[in-house]
This record gives sequence, structure tokens and C-alpha cells, in this order.
Amino acid sequence: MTTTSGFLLDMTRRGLVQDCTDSAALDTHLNTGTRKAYAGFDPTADSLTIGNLVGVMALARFQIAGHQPVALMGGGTGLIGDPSGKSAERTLLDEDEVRANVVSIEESLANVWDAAAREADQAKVKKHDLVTVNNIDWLGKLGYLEALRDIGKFFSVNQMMARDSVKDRLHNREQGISYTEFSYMILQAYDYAYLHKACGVTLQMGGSDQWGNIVSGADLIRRFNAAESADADSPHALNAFGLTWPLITKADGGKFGKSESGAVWLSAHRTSAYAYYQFWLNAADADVERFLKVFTFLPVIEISAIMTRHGANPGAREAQRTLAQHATDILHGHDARAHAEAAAAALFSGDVTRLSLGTLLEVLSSAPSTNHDRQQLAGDGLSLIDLLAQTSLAKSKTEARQFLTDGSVSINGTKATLTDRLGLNHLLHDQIIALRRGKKNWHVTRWA
RNA sequence: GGGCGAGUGCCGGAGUGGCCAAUCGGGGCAGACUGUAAAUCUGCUGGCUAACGCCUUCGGGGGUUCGAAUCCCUCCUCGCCCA
Repeated sequence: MTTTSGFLLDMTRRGLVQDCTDSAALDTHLNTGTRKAYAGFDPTADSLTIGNLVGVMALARFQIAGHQPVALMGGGTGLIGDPSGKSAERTLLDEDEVRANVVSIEESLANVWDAAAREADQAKVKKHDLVTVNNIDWLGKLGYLEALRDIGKFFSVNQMMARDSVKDRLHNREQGISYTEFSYMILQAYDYAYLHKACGVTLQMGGSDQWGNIVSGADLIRRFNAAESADADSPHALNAFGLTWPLITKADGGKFGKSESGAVWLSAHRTSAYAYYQFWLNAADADVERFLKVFTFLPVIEISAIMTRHGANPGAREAQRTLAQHATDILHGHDARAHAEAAAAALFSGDVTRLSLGTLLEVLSSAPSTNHDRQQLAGDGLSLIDLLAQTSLAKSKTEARQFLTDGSVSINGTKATLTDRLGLNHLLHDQIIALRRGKKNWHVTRWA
């Protein structure tokens, strides 16, 4: 076998290894065959967020290294809720909702797997397409008595209680932990055991907060094997590895994954390609190198070269631009990336008048909009103050006046004044007027 | 059940009969500068008005007073202490 599994090395270079069970054995394991690894995702919403992207990228890297990635959708465990890092009991979702979420999430990630496949081709690696599994398919069939007999007996309650995630909740009188959530770790450990036995998965990956769950799974596999065969030291039994990456942080201490408009999602219908591109473009200098390593497929050497150039001329922000381009390419595809860039160019130059109607609408598709009666534009026209108060740009006429006095508002890219009135001549393509407040806040008014 | 204390604008926190739309700080928004960054500086931060000014706000309701966030009654909520 001539695999070039530099997977562990690559992950390490990118700063993506926090903890790893027996790294030497894992390295050998990965270098001596095509392996299967999985990472889990919670379908608690119809889209993953950017925080989940590390896991998605890790699976993609695994594939590019010539292995077989498996994405586990926690359709079953999602019905329960992971107590890790949660200070309060979760609200339970129903099964239909979770199934729909899984479908939506899968769709949003299609581009990532395509991108990974291309990388694999380029690296001339035999690619093994990602497999998606949903744990409701086996957890759903698991009977309660069966679970207690076959799985529960391998778990020590004493050990479970010692977990930080449990301890925190146990010592919190106001937010105790229900038996349901307490059982979560058993289910997750069982997932690994199930995938290990049914599909030959030998590595589970996750964020550092999942370390406990991952180790529990590996333990369970060993215990199953010990119970089944007298020879607990059989090679098969030992082939259950775990790997975690550190939580992604920002240098300024802020929470990673938040933009000014809230969480950054991976589904285009939640966070547009444009907004996604902007999110990465706005990365701080202190963060951009790490982000390049974690969120792009660019070789580490190349990233170093980019950072050297960036250091020489930070104003050009080559690093941020490269990051935004690659990250957007991977998630939304090249076309969407190109549109996002064109949109940014038009929006930040403020020159929207030369854009075609199609481009204009697309560029501003993520901006809020309102519909108006074009009769108002006839004759003397409409006072800009009055209109602003009706849009998302100002919440009252007083505020609108304020912004106009400050010189913060522009009509179709031209600075507006307090006394400006809107007329038919302002219409772009005879149907819309684009208003902007400050540098980045756009609002589309449609006139029919 | 008893005692004490507190509830103010997005948040923290002043104000204890008129000068209070309410000091100040944080946050937010905008302008200048800049690299669509950071830092810094400036302005704004209940609503209406071109403006004088007017209207609605200080836990809810009621009252005293020419006049209340400020005094009284009552209700609600929260914190602390004692049973």
C-alpha cells in the first residue's frame, strides 16, 4: 500500500491537534491502509454554523489524505441533547424536524465535498467519497432493556458523574440535569462502537469539548471486544482512536463565528455567500494565519509565504483576501465567490449606478428591502427623511434627520443631504433606489 | 411566616419634591483618520417638530401636591437575614 497519509502531520502543522489517543499507533494505523474516521454534527438547526466548519474541514482533509470520511448526523442523539457546555437543559426537537434538518445540512455541505474531491484529484489520491450516516437509524431501533443490558453495564455511574459537564450541572441547583441528558454520553459512546463494528470506523474526531465522549466510545469498544473474545489485546480491539482539535478562538477574545449581524451559518439561505465572504475578509491580522491553516486547503508552506507578503504590506490584506476567496470557494463554489467579490467591489466603491439590474439585485439580495408606491415619487417627490424612517436604516424620523445631518446616508452611492427629495429620476432601472447608511448598511427600496 | 433592602433608559449605575428626558460609565450607531482592520478623536443614543416647544418614560395601580423618578397607600418581582 502506498498511501501518502500525511493526515496527522498535516493536522498537526495546522494546529488542529489538541489531544490524540496513542498518536504513534494512530500514525502507523493511518499509514498502513485506507481508514475510516467520523465526526459528528448535531442537527439542532437546519444549518450548521461556522463553528462546525472545523469538523467538516477535518473530514475533508481526511479524505484528501486518501481515507474514507464519515459524517455522522446526530439525528438520534439530537433528540436528546448534549449536556457538554450547556448550562441549561435543552429543549427537545421532534423527529421530523431533526430529519428535515439533516437533509438541509447535507445540501449545504455538498460544495465542500466537491472541493475536497478536487483536492484529492490534484493530489492524485484515490478518493473515497464521504458517507453520511444518521444515528437515528440504529439508536432508533435500540430497545431500552436491550440498551441497559448490552451497553449500560459497561458504564460506571461513578465515572459518569465525575465528568465536568455533569458535575457542573449537578452542583447547579437551578439547572439540574435530567436523566435523559445524563444518558447522552452513553448514546454517543455507542455510536462509535456501532460504527466501529458495522462499518469498520477506527477514528473519531471532534472538538476538544468532545474528548470525554470520544474516549468513552473508544473505551466501550475495548470492553465490547473484551467481552466477546478472551483475547482483549487483539489488534482489532485496539484500533479505536480519538483525535480532538482545539476550540477556535479570536485574538481579541471575542467569540469566533459571530458577525455584526449574528451567527455565521453554512447554509446560503441563512448567511449569503456575500456575507460569508465578508466575514472572512474582516478577519483580524492576528487571526488570519490560523484561519488560513484551519479553513483552507492551502499548503502550510504557501500560507507562510502569504503571511510574509502580508507582513510586508498589511494594508493590501492579501491574507484576508486569500482566506475569503478560498473559504467561500469551498463552501459556496467558485461562481458564488466571484459574485460576492463583484458585489463587494460595487458596494464599497459605492458605485451601484452602473450595475445591471440583475447584478444589482443579486448584489443587494442580502440587504433588507421595502416596497413603496411609485406615485409618491411623482411631482415634488418624497422627503428622504420620511422614507428613511420607513426603512431599516433609521428607526425614527429623528434618527433619520440625525444620519442625514451627519452625512451618513447616500442615495444610489451619492451623499444625500437633509433637504433631499426623491423623485422618479432617482430610480435605477425604473424600479429601485438603493440607500446606504454608513459604510456597510444597504437598503433596497422597490417602487411599483 | 417574621425582619431588612432593592426595582431607573440596551446594560451597569447616579439622582431622593421643581434647574430631570433624567450626571456618569459601558455598549451601540454615525463622522474623521485608516487597510471594509485596530487604536484614537468628534457627534448622537425615548418620540414628534425647521425651531420655540410639545408628548410618553424611572416595576404595576391609586393618592398627596401648583408640581413627583423623588412623599403616602397598595399590589407584583427580586436579593439578604431570621424562623
